[in-house]
Formats: sequence, C-alpha cells, structure tokens
Amino acid sequence: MARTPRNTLNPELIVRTALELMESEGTSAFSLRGVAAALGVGPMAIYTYFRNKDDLYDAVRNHLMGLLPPVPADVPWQDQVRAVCRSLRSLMLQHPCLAQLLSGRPLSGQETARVAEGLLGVLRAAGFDKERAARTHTTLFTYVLGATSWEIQMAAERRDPEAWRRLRTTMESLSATEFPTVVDLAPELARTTGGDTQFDYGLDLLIAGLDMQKPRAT
Amino acid sequence: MARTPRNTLNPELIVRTALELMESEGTSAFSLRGVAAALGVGPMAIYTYFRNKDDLYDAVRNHLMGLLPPVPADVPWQDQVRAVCRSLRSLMLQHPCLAQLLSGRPLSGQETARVAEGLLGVLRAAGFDKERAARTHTTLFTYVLGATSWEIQMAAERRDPEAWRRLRTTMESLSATEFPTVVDLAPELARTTGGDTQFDYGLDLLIAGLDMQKPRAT
DNA sequence: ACGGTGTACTATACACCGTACGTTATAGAG
DNA sequence: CTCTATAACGTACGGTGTATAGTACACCGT
Repeated sequence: MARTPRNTLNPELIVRTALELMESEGTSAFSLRGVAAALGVGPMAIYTYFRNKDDLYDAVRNHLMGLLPPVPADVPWQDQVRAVCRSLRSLMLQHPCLAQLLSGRPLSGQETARVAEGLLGVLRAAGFDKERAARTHTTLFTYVLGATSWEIQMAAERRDPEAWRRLRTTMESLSATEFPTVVDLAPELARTTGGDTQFDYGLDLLIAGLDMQKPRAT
Repeated sequence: MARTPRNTLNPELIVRTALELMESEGTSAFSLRGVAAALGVGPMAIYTYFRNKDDLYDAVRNHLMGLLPPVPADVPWQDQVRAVCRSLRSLMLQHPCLAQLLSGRPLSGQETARVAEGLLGVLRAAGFDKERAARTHTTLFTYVLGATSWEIQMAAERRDPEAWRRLRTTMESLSATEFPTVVDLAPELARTTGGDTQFDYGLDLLIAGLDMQKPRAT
C-alpha cells in the first residue's frame, strides 16, 4: 500500500493550491475534495492544517491581502488615496475570487489591518480628524469593493455565452415607452460597466468631495 | 396514497416561500429541498416552475426589486438621487439576502431596468450628458451595493458571538507599533462600520463631487 | 358517460459536497 | 531499538442539486 510520504503537506502549499483551483475552476466550483485531489491526498488530510472550509477561505484571503503593495510616499494625499484604491482593485481583478472572499466571509486577521493602516495613515497625515478618517476609509473601501465586484461579475457574464445572450435579448426587448432612458442610453450603459475609466470616474468623484470638504489641505 | 392536490403550487407562492426561508434561515442555509418541504411537496415539484436553483434566485431578486418605490418628483435632482440610493439601501437592509442576490448572480430582467430607468431619468433631466449619466448611475449603484453589503455582513458578524469574539481579540492583539493608526482609531472604526450616518457620508461625498463637476445646474 | 391526453407532482437515483470518527503507518525522540 | 505523537487514510453520514422515469388527476372532445 503506497502511502503518500509523511510531510508532503503544509499550510502554505495548501493555500497556494486552493488559490490556483479557485482561479481556474471558478470560486463556486471550488471544493475541499478538489484541492485534496490536486495535492494527491485524501479529503481529510486538509483538516490537519485547517479547521474547516471557511478557515481555508480565510487563509486564502489573508494570503492575497498580503500581496498589496505599500502606500507610495512623497506624493499628495489625493494620489496616495488613489494608489491604495487602485492597487486593491487591481489585486481583485488579478484574483477574481478575492471579491467573493471579501464580501462573503467575515474578515479578521492582520492582513485586513494592514490595508486599513495604510489608508488611515494617509488620511490622518492629510489632516482628517479621527472620525472623518474612519468614515472616509470605510467609504473608500466599500466603494472599491462594490465597484470591482460588479465589474468582475459583469466580465464573467460576458464570458458565459448563454448568460450574455440572455442579457442582450432582455435589453433589446425593453419597451422604449416604458424604459425610454435605458433604451436611449443602452450603448453608454454597456460601455460603463467596468474598466479603469469607470472606476476612476467614481473614485475622482469621491476624492473631489473630500477635497472640497477639507479645503485647507494641499 | 394521499397525493397532494393538483394545483397547490404557482410561481408566486414558491417565490414567497423561498424568500421567507432565506430571511429566516439565512441565505446560505437556503435549499430547494427546504422550500419544497415548507410547501409540503417533493423536491422535484419546484422544477415544474423554475429551471433550476439559479432561476429561482433570479425570480426572488426580481420580486424584491419590484418593491422599490418610485422616484419622488418635484425636488432637486440631488435629493432625488439621495432618495433612490436610500430606498435601495433600505430594501437591502430589510431583505439581507438581496445583497447576495445582487452581487452573486448575473442580473437580467425588467426589474433591474426599472431602477436604472428611475436613476438615469433623474440624471438626464438634471442635465448630465449620456456618458456622464451612465457612469454616474454605475458609480452610485455600485457604491450602494458595496456599502450596504458590507454593513449587512458586519451586522451578521456582530450577531454571531463566536465570530464577534474572534474579531475583537484580533483587533485588541494588534501591535500598536505595527498598526499605530488602526489601534488609535479603533473606537471610530467600530462606530463607522454602518448606519445611516456612515452611508450618507459617502453618498454626500459623491453628490458633492457631482455638484462641482456640473456647476451650472439647479 | 367515457376513454385519451397533457401535466402537476412523485419516486428513485446519481454524483458530489463538507466533515465526524476511528485507524494506521511513519518520523523523530529516548 | 522501542515508544509515541501525529500526518495522512478509509469509511460513513447527512446533506445538496437535479436527471430521468413514473403516476394520478383535471380536463377535453366525442
């Protein structure tokens, strides 16, 4: 009975395999049995290192958040804010599963604190008081989360020919008398479901709002 | 063999039952077999009216979106935008499953068009050009989605004593030298994870940004 | 009144999931 | 060289969505 040798597994290896599977198979098709199989190991072997599936999810999320680059120094705070938001977005785009990991699981752990620390530090240094800094942080974070999750979902839908066809036909069958504006703006709506331009549009709105709320900064 | 009578089921009844189950059991604990049992019917009976589970999800989402109130007329466009965003948010708070239905499933169907029509109509009437109207619509929608999903998840976490304790201890164990700002702002961060004030803070930032981008309105 | 027909629901079955429990072989300590 | 802790295994249970086939009822034209 060829038993697999003794120390084939470790948490990092499992996390890496899990991440690969989520990205190739899609988050919903991901399963503990799948990652065990990919590691050439029985399903229960995972439980030596993780208490359950959610525990593994959290580990993957933490791993991904650790990849975020540090905040650039020596630029105006507006650009620092932009940089933080953009790098979170581009990490989510690179690893689409991150969107679901962030919005579907309770977050805890150091890595979440790291991104908060960066953004809050920028805001405090720019002169925001404690309350405004915290509120702004939450606002920016949830905007990035919402906008990018949406973009990822739209992109996924466009890739699935069946869903894409259904969406197109629904759009085209909309009564022009009942939904005049939607029909009129159909091309623009299709163009603004994602992309850097769309993301920056909303981000710049927020930053402009911040700027005028706190005009004595520079 | 006491067969259940012939026309006990209809789509609307199934949707209503599914919605009740999602709200009482939580979205993750929801199952086709559960709603079938609640209806006193075999699991496969659902398939007479819905092609599969996702199809039922879509129907529930459509049903909920239909509950959105119309846009108020005869007020400045800023207040109309606020009203639309707030009513979407309060619908999501009333039906927490809607957050997951919106961000986890491709959307299609008339009801999505209805909310888009309302918001786009307001923006066009306020003088936004086609492109800006579409971009603004997407920005506002994704902000509401992200902010409210986050709020719902935080509230759920606070309700689960196990997760809540873990989050508290993680927060308290953060090194004050590694995460000085987070530690310093802990009380503010705890206060700004949700609530009307937090939501309006971000919403007002966006509207302020819109206002200054388009100063010739009123 | 009656047999045929469509259909609303049932029964059975399959593949898969997460994971509780008990077992076993091996790596390292003594 | 033996002992022990533990990493990985096997088995099993209760759950899921759903494909496929079957069944009894409502309605229909005759």
